[in-house]
Amino acid sequence: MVTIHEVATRAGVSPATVSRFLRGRSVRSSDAIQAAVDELGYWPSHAAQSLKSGRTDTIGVVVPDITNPYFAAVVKGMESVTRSERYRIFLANSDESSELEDQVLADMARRVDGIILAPVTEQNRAPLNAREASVPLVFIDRDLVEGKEFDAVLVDNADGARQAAEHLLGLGHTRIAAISGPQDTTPGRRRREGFLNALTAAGVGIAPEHDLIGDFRERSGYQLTLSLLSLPEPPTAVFTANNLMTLGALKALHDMRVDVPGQMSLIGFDDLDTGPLLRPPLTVIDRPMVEQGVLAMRLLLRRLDPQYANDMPRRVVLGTTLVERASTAPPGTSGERTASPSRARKTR
Amino acid sequence: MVTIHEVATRAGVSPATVSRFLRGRSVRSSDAIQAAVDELGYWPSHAAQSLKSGRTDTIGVVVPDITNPYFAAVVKGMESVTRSERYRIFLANSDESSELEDQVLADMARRVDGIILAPVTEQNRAPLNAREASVPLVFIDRDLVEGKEFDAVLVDNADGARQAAEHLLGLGHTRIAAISGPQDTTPGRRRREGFLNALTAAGVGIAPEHDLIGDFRERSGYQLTLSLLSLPEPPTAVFTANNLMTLGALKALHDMRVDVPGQMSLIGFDDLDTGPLLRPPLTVIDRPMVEQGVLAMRLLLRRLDPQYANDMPRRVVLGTTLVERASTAPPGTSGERTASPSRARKTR
DNA sequence: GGCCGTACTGACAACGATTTCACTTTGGCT
DNA sequence: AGCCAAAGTGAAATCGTTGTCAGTACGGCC
Repeated sequence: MVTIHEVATRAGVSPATVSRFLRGRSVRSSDAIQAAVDELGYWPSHAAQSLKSGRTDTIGVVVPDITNPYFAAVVKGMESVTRSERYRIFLANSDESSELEDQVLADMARRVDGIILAPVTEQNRAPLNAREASVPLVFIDRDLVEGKEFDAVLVDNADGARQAAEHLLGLGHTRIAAISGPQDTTPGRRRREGFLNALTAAGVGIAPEHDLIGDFRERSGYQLTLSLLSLPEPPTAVFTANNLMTLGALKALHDMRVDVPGQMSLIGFDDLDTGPLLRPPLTVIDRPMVEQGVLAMRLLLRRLDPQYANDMPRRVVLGTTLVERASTAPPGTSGERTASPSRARKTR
Repeated sequence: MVTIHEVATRAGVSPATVSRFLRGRSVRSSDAIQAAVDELGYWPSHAAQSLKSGRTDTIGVVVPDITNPYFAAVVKGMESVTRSERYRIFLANSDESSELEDQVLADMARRVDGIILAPVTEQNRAPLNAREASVPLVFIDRDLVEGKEFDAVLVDNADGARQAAEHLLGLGHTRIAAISGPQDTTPGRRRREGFLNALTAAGVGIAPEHDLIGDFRERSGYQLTLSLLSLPEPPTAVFTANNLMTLGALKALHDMRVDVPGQMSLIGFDDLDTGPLLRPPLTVIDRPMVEQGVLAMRLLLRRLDPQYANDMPRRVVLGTTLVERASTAPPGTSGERTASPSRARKTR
């Protein structure tokens, strides 16, 4: 490995001068130094730099599952911000596991300047630990019960779920099921609350056997949908609380040859790239994914700026959009399976 | 920040002893040290450790686009390997841009022990540069023209494309189009070659206006499909060389109300999670994605082991699978738009 | 030509951990 | 009790860089 000392020797100056040149200060023998750097192929040691300076120019991002198109889009948003800055992104998966999240966070806290975290559950107090406390932390999508002292970019989950409920109610459904997410996560709980509250407010309510809790994975969407279909009186519409469970539900409905939306309407939370291309095109509650990433990164970079480091924590809450496609219809509609693309439209 | 020195003082020993204890060596006052570590919440500085040891316990992974489900799955495979090892993964996007890839690689080479790279193009000689040469490098999916001296995990692109061509030929198509990827990438070129060669071998060939080159993004799949449809004599079948372009093609066919597979058969390279759920379910050439990640990571970890560090480079080539669903049919078939799920099957 | 303020320079001391080396303690044995 | 090998210890050097400090060269001015 070529060190700053070798560059200095070759350029006939001291290491201090080389360092100054590299940091952009004006220096007498800049040509000689540049030549030495090029010839030797010198690159400063990241470890030494960050040991000395205390900075890593790196932002840690921890998401439960990068395979999920939602998180992939969020990360894209973050990258679009860091591209023009000097920061790099260090991405890690917690794989929907609290233990792994703990490990990853502890490790990251030692090697990044700030962390953006989409926590697996709100129960996890690890981020509050002393060691992490010294690293600025921004929550995204979910936050902690006691997390009021952190920056956060959230989505109005309850209102999105309300939109979904009112859409189904507006179509005339009264036997409605919900497949919610884990109740110890913000989105899991708030989406269920918002959905159930809207049903209650309309005087429709929900049967206990239609009020199911999944784990945000495709598999549970699949299995819980099967269980709904096996009921003596299945619902005429179902709300699935995230994109993967929506996909699972759709698979189950296909496998059981259930006509959507003829026999069963389906509305999901979170859009998918392939949403419009599915059989049938899915009606979903959409939210600004890329923008969420952008905002979270901006929030974090701002906090890393000493000038704003001690500002009050900010909580940004984004709104949702109902995207009406063809997977929802009034109950008992005959089996029209594919809608023409022109029927798809966004409403605000 | 709490240092090893403070821990040592509190435990009444020297920093050297604390260090030894932490590295698992037997030590007289282990209880006192453990207590001091816990009470102070001590975590070793990553920068200092890696400066001294020269190791970072981190693997860099650079992919063109993490949003692409293919790369997301590959990364999952890699993580499944590192989970049980002491290594962490540092993931970065090159965003299909060679310049960004250069930057990212140069930066990574300074802070990881090894790199797994899915290069944007084969023309890019940056990975061969001296500075990167000191960091073990494994190629995945694509490699360099001069890259024979590196480990690599590849897919038999030509053979996969041949399978696609023969499937369409077997159905009786003769006016067949191909939307290929960039010709300066391995998969872009090899898939086109494999496809065209199979057509030629069958005496069918391809019209110049049916032999199109895209850029592996959804948008180009969309636009090139539109251009095919505007021809005086459009093809009866089209092969799209990756998953995103397949999606784009399908969108274009939907928008133009073209019946698939009635008026046009569609076969893509790479499966999608939602493949079976699309209208119609897509016939595709599938390849082992997670396994590719697993193999690449194993190859790299092996090379990081001093015992094998100087072994000959290995090139692993994986086979592909035709997954027959409902987007392909004999030419001129009437408009059966949705196949029953039971028709989908895998062939080997 | 001499003076002065500015611009630049090099030696040296950090940053926090690990490792070597020489030394001390321990415990098992006669 | 005394000896010896084995086990454990601390001081100090080191990894590669940056920042401080005291100093030297430069350019502009009278």
